[in-house]
Amino acid sequence: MNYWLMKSEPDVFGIDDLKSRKDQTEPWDGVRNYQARNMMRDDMKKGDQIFFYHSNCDVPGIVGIAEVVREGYPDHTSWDPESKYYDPKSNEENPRWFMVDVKYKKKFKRTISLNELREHAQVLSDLALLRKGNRLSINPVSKDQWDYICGLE
DNA sequence: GCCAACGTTGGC
DNA sequence: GCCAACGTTGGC
Repeated sequence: MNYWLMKSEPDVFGIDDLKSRKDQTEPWDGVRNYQARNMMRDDMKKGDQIFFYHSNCDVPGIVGIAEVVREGYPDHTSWDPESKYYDPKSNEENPRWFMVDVKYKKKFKRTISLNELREHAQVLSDLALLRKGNRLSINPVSKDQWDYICGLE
C-alpha cells in the first residue's frame, strides 16, 4: 500500500466538503500538472491512504485522512467547454488529464500545521511537502513518514 | 496583496 | 534546444 498527500484549498473544497458528499466520495478533478497526473494515472491504487492537506488558508496543514477508492481514469472536465478546467487539447478519444476518486476516512482532532511539521524536520527531512518551492498538489509519503505524522495527532 | 519558486508557452 | 515572458501556486 502507498501513501500520499493531496492539497486542496478549503475555500474551494475542504475536508468537510468531502465528508458531506454522497458516499463521502469525490472525483479529484481539475489537476493540470503532468507530474501529479502521472501519479494519479499510474501510481495511486485502490486502498492507498491520503493525507488531506489544506493550502492557501489561515493555518495550512494536514487535517485528516482519505482513501483512494477508484484508480486513475480520464478527467472529463478537461473536454467540457463549460468547465473551468477545460483544456482544448484534451478530448474523449485522447484524454490528457486523469483523476482518482477519494473517500473520506477521518478528520484529525486538530490540524497538524505546516509549521508543526517543520519542527520535525529532522525526522521528516525527505517529506516532499517541506522542500523549498514545492508546489506539487500531490506528494508521495513514505510509510515511516505516514506513521510518524499520524502519531503527532 | 506580495513575491519566490516553478511550470508552460512560443518565438527563434 | 534555448530562453524570455507569462501564469500559477501557496506561504506569509
